[in-house]
This record gives sequence, C-alpha cells and structure tokens, in this order.
Amino acid sequence: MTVTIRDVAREADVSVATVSRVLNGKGPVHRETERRIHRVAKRLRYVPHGAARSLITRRTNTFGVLLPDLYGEFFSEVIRGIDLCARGAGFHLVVSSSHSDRAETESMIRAMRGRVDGLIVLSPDERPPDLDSNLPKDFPVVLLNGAAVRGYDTIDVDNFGGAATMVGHLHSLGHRRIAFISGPAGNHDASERLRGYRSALKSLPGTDGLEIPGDFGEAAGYDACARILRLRRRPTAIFAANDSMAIGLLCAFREAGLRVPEDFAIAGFDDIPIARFITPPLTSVRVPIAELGERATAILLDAVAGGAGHTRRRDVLPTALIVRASCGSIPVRFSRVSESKKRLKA
Amino acid sequence: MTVTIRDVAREADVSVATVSRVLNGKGPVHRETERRIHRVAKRLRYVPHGAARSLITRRTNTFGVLLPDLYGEFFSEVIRGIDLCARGAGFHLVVSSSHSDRAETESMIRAMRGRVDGLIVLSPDERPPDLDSNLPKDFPVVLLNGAAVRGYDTIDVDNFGGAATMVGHLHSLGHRRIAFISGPAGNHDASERLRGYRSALKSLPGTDGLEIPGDFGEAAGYDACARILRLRRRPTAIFAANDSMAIGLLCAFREAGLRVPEDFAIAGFDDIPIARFITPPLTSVRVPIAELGERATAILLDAVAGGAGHTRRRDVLPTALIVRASCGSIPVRFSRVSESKKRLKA
DNA sequence: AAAACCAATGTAAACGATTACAGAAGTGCT
DNA sequence: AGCACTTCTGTAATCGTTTACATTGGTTTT
Repeated sequence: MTVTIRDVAREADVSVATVSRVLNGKGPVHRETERRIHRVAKRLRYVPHGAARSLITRRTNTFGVLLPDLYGEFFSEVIRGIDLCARGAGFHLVVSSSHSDRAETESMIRAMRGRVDGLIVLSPDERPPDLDSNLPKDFPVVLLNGAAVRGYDTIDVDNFGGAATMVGHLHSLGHRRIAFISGPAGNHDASERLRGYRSALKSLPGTDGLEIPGDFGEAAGYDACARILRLRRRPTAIFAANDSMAIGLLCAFREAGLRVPEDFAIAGFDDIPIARFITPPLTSVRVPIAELGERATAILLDAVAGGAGHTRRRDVLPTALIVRASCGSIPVRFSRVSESKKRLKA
Repeated sequence: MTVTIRDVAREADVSVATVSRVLNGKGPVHRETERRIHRVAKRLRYVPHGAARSLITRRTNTFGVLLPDLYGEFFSEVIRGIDLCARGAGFHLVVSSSHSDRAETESMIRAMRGRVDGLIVLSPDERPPDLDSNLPKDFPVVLLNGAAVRGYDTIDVDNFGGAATMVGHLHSLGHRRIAFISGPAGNHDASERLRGYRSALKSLPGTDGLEIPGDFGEAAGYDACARILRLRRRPTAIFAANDSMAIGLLCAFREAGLRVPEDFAIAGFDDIPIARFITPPLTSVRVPIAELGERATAILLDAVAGGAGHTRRRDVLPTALIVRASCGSIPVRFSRVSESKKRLKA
C-alpha cells in the first residue's frame, strides 16, 4: 500500500542499498544514478519509515518529555527551555501528558521505549513513578522538579529557600500576620514551599501564620478570598504557593471591592510570564523555568552521549525574589517590564 | 545490550511467540507458563520496543501534533482539546513544534512517518506546508486553523465574522474611531480578522479606521500604546487582533497613567483563559479553542478508521462575542467568571 | 479404535529500513 | 599481461516484534 524503499529501488532499477545510500548521502554513487533515484523518490512520494529506520540504527534522535498535564504557563516555559536545547543538538522532541495518574504515567513511559533516546520526566509527586520496572536498565532519564531519586539524574529548584525569602520580605514590609495558600498534598514543590514558609515564620519574632488549603489552580485562590474575609483576625499579607492561585485571589478581591496592595498584600511563586501583566503586577519568587528545561536537556544529552561513563547528578537551581506592586511599598508602575520593553515617557 | 523478547523467551524456556502471546494477552497459554513469563519479564525489566512492534502491526496508536511553537495559551488550549479526544479513543499524542520555519516544518512532517497514525498540523500561514511531497499519499492529516487546502481535511474558526461582530459591538457602544492592531503578515487568522474589521468599518456609517501593525506578541501591543498617544486624533476604541496584544496594550496604558475603559476601550480576540483575570477583564471574541482541537481529533479518528471511505471536510467553527469591562458600559465586576466559580456576596 | 477436536506451543516469515561484505568494471602501474 | 586500486553496485544479514501455520499430545465423539 504505502511506498517503501523497495518500490523506489524497483522503479529506479537499482538495489535498495543504493537507494538508501543516496537518501542518506553515504558511500559513492554515480551522479546519474543519484539523480534518477531522487526523481523517482519524489515522484512516488517516498518518505522513509521512521520506526524501521530507528529499529536498525538504534537511534531516534528524539527525546521524550513526560508532563503531568500540558496546560498552564509553567509547563509551556519548561518545554521552551527543553526545546531550545534539544533543537540545538539536533534532537526532536515528543511531548506527552499523563494527567498525573500514576498508572497512566507508567504506561506512557513504557510506550516511549524504542521511540526516544532519552526521557525527561516531570514528576511533581513526592512519590515518583516507578521507573525501574518500566524502563530498561541504564535508559537515560532526567527527573525534573521532583523529589530526589537514587540512581537517576534529578534537577529541582530551591523551593524551600524561595518561600523562606518571600516570608522574610513580607516581614520586612511590616507584615506580621502572613497567610499561606498551599498547593496540593503530595506535590513535591508544594510541600517544600510550605516547609519554607513554616520555617521562616518560626524564625521570625512576633509573626502569626494561617494555612489555607489550595491546589495550584486559579479557582483555589479565588475561593481562598471568601475564607479570608470570613475571618475575625484577618491576615495583612497572603502568600500563595504559586502564581495561578495568587491571580485567582487578586481577581476575587477585586470583585469584592477590596484593593491590593492597600487592603491586602499578595505574593505568588513561579513568576510566570503573565505575572507582570496583571493588575497590580505580582510580587513573586522567580524560578528559572526555562533554564530548568535547558539544564535537564543538557544533562540528558550528556547521558546519551556518555553512555555508561555518565555520572549522575542532583542539581538545585536558585530562586530569586521579584518585587512588584502587589505587596505595596513600591510605585505601582512595575519594575520588571523595563527589562525587555521600552519604558514610556508620558 | 538491552533486553529483548528473545531474552525473556530463553530465560523462561519458551519460544518468543509464547512470550508475545502472554504479553499481549492473545491466544491460549497455560496458566503456569503465563505466570513464569510474567515473572521473568519483570525480573529482566523487559519493555517491548515500540518501533519494532509498530513496524509489524502497522499501528502506533499515536497521533502527531505539529505546532508553530509550543508556547502561549492558545496552543495549550488546542492541545487540551486534542488530548481529551485522543485519550478517549486510546491514542497517545506526540507534540512537536517547528518554529514556523517552513523547511523545518516539512522535515518534522517527514520525521513523523512511521511514528504516528495521523497528523494534526496547525498551519497559521496563508501558504500551508507542502504536505504532498512530504507525506505518503492518503496519510491522514487534519489542518487546523489555516487556509483551506484541496485534498485535506481542514478546520477553522470564523475569524472574519468574529472581527466584524466586535466592530459592530464597539460601534453600538458609541465608538466611531476604532483602531485595529493587526497580526503578523501572512498569517491566516490575522488576515481574516483584518478583513472582518475592514469590512465592518466600511459598512458602518461615520466610522473611521486606523491600522497599527502587530505580530500577536504582548510587546507589539505594548508598543502600540506609544504610537497611539502620539496621534493628534486618537481613536476611542482599540481592537487588537488577539488577546496577547490587548494585554500588552492594557499594561502600557496603565503605565502611562491612562484608564481603561474610561480613556480607551480595548478589545481582544481569542478569549484565552487569562482574559477574564486581568484588570479590567477583557472584552474579546471567544474562539472555541479546545473544541477546535477536539473536532480535529474526531475527524482524524474517522480518517484513520475509515481509510479510503473517509470523505474530506472543511469545518468552520463559530465565534462568540464576550463582553467584559474593558470596553465600558457594563459593571466592572466581570461577567463570565460566574460560569465556573462561586460569586462572592461581599 | 479411528476420527475429530482442542489447548498449548513452536517455527519461520514478515514489517522497512541500514550496512558489512563482496563482486564487477575501469584505471594506472610495473 | 598481471596486479593493485578505486568506484560503483548488489546480496543478504540484521534490528525486535507479531502472527499465520504447523505440530504435539490429550480428550471426546462415533
């Protein structure tokens, strides 16, 4: 049915070996033969069969990326970093989402065998997927943004430190009652950030905490507003475990007729691109999302090239406090856009 | 090196056929043998080689998605729709971005041969990639959001109608000088929206237009602000060809100390999720982004199942005007969040 | 007791490419 | 003329699976 290298060979009156040579530009082939084969290939609309090819060459020049889901700016940014680095090294990328269902994740991991040369797995769970029984030994894998796992390369950001820094910042602005909207239970980032928040509060004199459950979605932030307004002793600052929830919260406050930062200071975590575009621009903890992806890919490239000679690593990337208007004490015109865009005179 | 079905067979003292049968649950196999094989497979960490398998079965149970790039909410949403539908039918998804470089796009298309059963190509260009010479004849492909192409299934949104409707809406709010920030040249959506804008303006009495070049990026919207403020006769309403530019514009106005919608009405196009969360919530034209993806996948599923019996289609999805606060005349509390979230009493 | 059947398993041919090896033809050197 | 070398091309093995078909031994039917 579909046309194979055999058809091209027959039609061009040569052997398949010669066709292969021409198409891959290997080995000496007569000028005339070469032209003829190209003509025939084009005429027959021949496209080599990727699976067949990589079966024999044992290379796919492709990396797989496994995400819990494909939506949201965080993942987009990670992929951008991965893409950048992989593309530079001549690798394609296949991205797959597994909806944070453990069984499904593991099924996808298996499905990648023979289709990719290496795997980047974003495993936000505290308990990472069972790679050992779902991948051949020594298959190159980098775990992104999850707990450390023995025997695998992992890369993570300093969630603990970032959260602690943010609490310190809020404290320095005079806030003493600082609430925290936490992320989903069992999520590695979420629990590290929570740990950072708690640890910082404990070390600061005269502070008072309040933990509101959340799940990293905008709706959770939105709902937190109602909860906060019901309180007798309201916090003066609210620190959301990620930007999405902070945005939902901002939105709810606006609807409720409350002002940020005048009535409440709000801070987020991640510094997703949209953070600087909302009103007021959001104070957040920047995690170098794209760089996370780049680094992961670099490690994977090393693993693929190095084979057994590759030594496993655990990288932790630093975070940075990004101060904007949502916590007050700075002019409403926001601080970071100037990096990339012309500032307006008017 | 890596363990194959042969190794499992040898270790379990059976033929490869039996192993294959067990692993795929086909054909009658003795209970005891089955157990033994499973044990051995697990012990050896055997994972079947996807390429080898799909070479013989001629099925991958995978769809490929080709995007111009992987970033931005629009694409995330499309993928969500695709994912939803594909997953339901038991198909995996591989996503690849090609950075809108024509040659690269075509190289990726070729790379998909033998790795996927069908392809969804987002081709925002007026001139779509050359599928004919980069894919076998009758390979299932759905073109998303681009110009119609003979011989292929295509699906698109009603950009023209949506833009015209928005202009009508602005007009009905009393605006007569309505500027348009256009999208990148050569982009199908962009030029259809521009056409809709022009056509509507022409048909409305006493209106006045102004076209500002843009490229769908936030920065373009941001820059448009300066340009507008330099004008002697300023527009009262600005219609951006997509939401990202509208957001950039909003941001620039805020920096410049101008108020929306009091000083300028601003409208966007796409209704990306964040549109309702910014300040003020953005009036926009909703395009059913996720549904776009779902429909495309449904068509592809039909094509894969139906084979030659599949009839080609060209679908055009309707758009809807979403009125929020950014063009005034409605309360600042925004209208759509109530769909999905509890409204606050306070 | 022969025929007919069934369950359990093995043998070997695909699938569509790449590539080591070998052979053929031509050229230049001694 | 014989040899070595180069250039071009073909033969066939190989990658890791699936599966049609054959085989075996046992059970039931007639």
